[in-house]
Order: sequence, then C-alpha cells, then structure tokens
Amino acid sequence: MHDLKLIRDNPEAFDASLARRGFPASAAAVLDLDLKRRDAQTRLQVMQARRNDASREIGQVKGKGGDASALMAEIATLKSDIQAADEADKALAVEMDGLLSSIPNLPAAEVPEGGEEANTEIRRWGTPRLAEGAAHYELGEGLGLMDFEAAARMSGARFVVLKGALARLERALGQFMLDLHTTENGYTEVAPPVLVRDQAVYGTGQLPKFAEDLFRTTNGFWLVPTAEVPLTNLVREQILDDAQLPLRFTALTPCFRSEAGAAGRDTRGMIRQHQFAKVELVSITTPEQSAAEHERMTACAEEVLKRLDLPYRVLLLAAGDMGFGAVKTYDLEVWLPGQKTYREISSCSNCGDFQARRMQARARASGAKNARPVHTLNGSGLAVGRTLVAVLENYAQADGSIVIPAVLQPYMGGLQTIHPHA
RNA sequence: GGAGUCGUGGCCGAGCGGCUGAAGGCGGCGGUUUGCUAAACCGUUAUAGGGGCUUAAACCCCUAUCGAGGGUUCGAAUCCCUCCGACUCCGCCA
Repeated sequence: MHDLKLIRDNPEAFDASLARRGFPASAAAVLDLDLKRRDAQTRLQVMQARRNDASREIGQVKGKGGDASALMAEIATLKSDIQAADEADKALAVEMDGLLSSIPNLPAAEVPEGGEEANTEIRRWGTPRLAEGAAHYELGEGLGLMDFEAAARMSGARFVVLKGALARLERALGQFMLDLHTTENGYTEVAPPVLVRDQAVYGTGQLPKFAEDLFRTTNGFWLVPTAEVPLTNLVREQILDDAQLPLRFTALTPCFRSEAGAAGRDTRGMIRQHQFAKVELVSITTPEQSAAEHERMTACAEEVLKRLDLPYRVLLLAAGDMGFGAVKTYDLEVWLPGQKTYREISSCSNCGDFQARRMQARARASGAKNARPVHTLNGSGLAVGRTLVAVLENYAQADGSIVIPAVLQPYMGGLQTIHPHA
C-alpha cells in the first residue's frame, strides 16, 4: 500500500519508479480520484458540521423546555443529502483503496531496470559439478523412496510421497535449518497457523491481486503460500518500540500454492509442487535498519547452502522480476547437476513499509510522538523440498546412492549414505 | 455444540442518548524541588482525513474514530442487528 502523500508530492517520481518495473503510470489516476474524493469529503463535512451544531442546539432548547421543531425540520431535509454524500464518499474511498492496493511497491534505486533478463549476478559460491548428473526424480525413484504415482492416485499432479530415508532426509533438512537460524542467527522459532483470514493475506500483498495462486477452504480460510504470511502478520495492528527492533522470526511450515498459470512448467519431479515444506525468515525492523537487515538475512540463507556444501549464486533481481511488495530482492540459486543449471532455492526481499501500511504495523522511537510504519523483510531459509532436490543431485554417486552431507548426519541417526533398496 | 459475560486512548480503567475525544490512574514528555538517586509537586500527552495560516514548523477550524460493519434517533461510547475476538460454565473430542 502506498502513501498517498508521497504520490501527491511527487507524482512524476512515482510513475518513473513504476516504469522501472514495467508497470504503467498510475499517479494521474490516483490524483484524479484523490481530488474527487476530497471534494466529496468536503461537501459531506460541511453538512455534518451543520447537523452537529443543530443537534446540540436542539438539546439545549429542549433542556429548557422550548420548542425545537424548526431546527428538527431543517435537519430532516439535510438527512438524505448527508446519507447520499456519505455513500459517495465511501464509494470513492473503496475505489481509492482498490487502486492503491493494486499498485506494486517501488523498487530501490540500485535495483536494475527491466525484466528477468536484467537480473544481475552478484556473487557465486562453490564449484558446480559440470558432469551430466541424474535428475532427482530418477535418483529418488531409483532409491524406491520417492513415489509420484502413489501421490497422483490420491492427490493428482504436483504432489509427491517420500518414504524411508528420503522422508527422514526432508525432516533432517528442516530441523537443521531451523536449528541454524535459532541458535546461531538470532531468529525466534514460531509455530504459526497455516490457515489464515483474508486480512492476513491482504497484509502481505497476495490479496487482492493474486487470489488465484492460493488455495481456499470452503469456509473462507486461505492456506498460506509461505510462512511469510503468518510470521509477518505477527505484528499486524501493533505499535512497537523502536528499541524492540529488529524482531526476527523463523518457522518451518508446509506451503500451499495452486500453481495456476504454471501449467507445463517443471511438471516432472519435486521442483514445483502444490504443497512443500519451507523454512521462512522474517524480520521486522525500523526504516533505518532494513537495508542492512536485508544483507544479513540473505547471508543467513546463504549459510545454509554453505554448510550443506551446495554451489550457488546470488542474483539481484531486476525491477520487473520482483514480487509485488518488494523494494529489493536477492534470489539464491542452487546448482542442479540434473538440469545443469542454477535454480531458485531462496528469495530474500526487503518490502520497506509496503506491507506494514497494509497491516497497520507501526513502531515508535522512544519519546517520539508519532509511530511510523515498520519495515518488513522475508526470505526463504530455505525451501526444503528444493533443498532435498539439490542434495540428491549434488551428492549422488555413480551407483545411484546418495551421500548424506556431514551436517545432516546427526539428524539422520548417523546414516552416511542412502543406498538403493534401503 | 448448548448457556452466559464481555470488547473504551501506549497500557489499566470510569462512563445517565445531548459541550464526553471521552473522568481517574500508570507510562511518556516538559518543568519546579534536589549534593546525586529516589520521592513529591505543577503542567502536558490519541489517531486519521480535510481546510486555514506559514518558506516550513508551531498554531487555529472542521469531520471521522470508544472491536468491525449496518440500523434506530434531531443527536449514539451509551439502544437494536450481524460479524470478529476474549473469557466462564456444561457437553463432546484429540
């Protein structure tokens, strides 16, 4: 959600920023509506002021036992006008809300202009295994521990059943990530709801524009597409002290995505599923802290890949490739020998005050009069399903067995290798 | 699921349908007192929007807001309805 004042003060800059995302100019429409709204508001307020005065007089006159019928008659004529003006004003407010809430956040100055092709590689880590490797689904099925057909029989496409050591490997990855972030990176573990109301999903920006990407229960709950939703909404409608910030939350949750519009993409394997596990990182900061926190959060996510010894690169996303609420986004892409390419495994975004405005999450500097919207950041630390894919493909041996990364072995009861038929 | 109670400002907590945007307290801020700390005392302290004045701020005026949304009324924090949330008791269940 945008600050209307900002658009009023500098409509050209606002449109120029949107243009960098490839988003059409919107300031004129906003300002036009704003003008209409203010006009309607003024007309309404003049009538309300008169009504309030007259009502007060009526009270006084009646209190002295006088006759107030003349005043009452006057207001009676005002009444329908007030109602009409009130409705007009509300309609305009709703219209403005709809308009503002459908405009994406403005990219930071250092974000490259353009679409996906303008994404910029920032750094690389590790040495990719360039030899042709087996795909994770071949490896998993070869192990007899990854079953897409069984999943399809009960749930259809884009689901998977993991069994035995692979099921445990997924659990191990989640535990390892969570432990790293809570014991070394300063995040507080949270076990949040994964079914949430409209307002929560609106707060983080998936609603109203992206409803089709989400699953919804018959009684109106949304299944969270990421723990970003519940973790960020932890501070909704709260007024915090700057001194409490930054707050850092992490959670391991299932994530649910309809993948409408992804038909035909990544149809094989575990890369794109309707349901997957993810460890999410969320930070709530002051406006001054968010840029540095963004770097810190990205480093926390990278640390997971380093400890797993998985080669990756970091991309600074171009304005047009960023998510709706992001000011700036780093994507972490892990090397997948099966595809001989880097694939996204984490996305770390600074959302500035965009989500905070929608959630009414504010913080006050000590002694300060006014509370300001906080800044919110979120990042995957990491997508567990895709990390499993990366481990399989990067740790596969010639005979189809999978070596367990050293840091995971304690979580696997000391198991060092997963053999076929295990 | 059945029966009931409740939802007020940063927090706690009053509030007869008519100068109540809201008593009081805590906290915060400013000041007095003080060797320092503590305490005491005085003053001040909601948010959003619109408008006036101004280079700007301060300031002034208006409107809205007492969980949310409707309704009744000349007038609603106060009455009615719906929803959301909290709590209590009973029943049921992991």
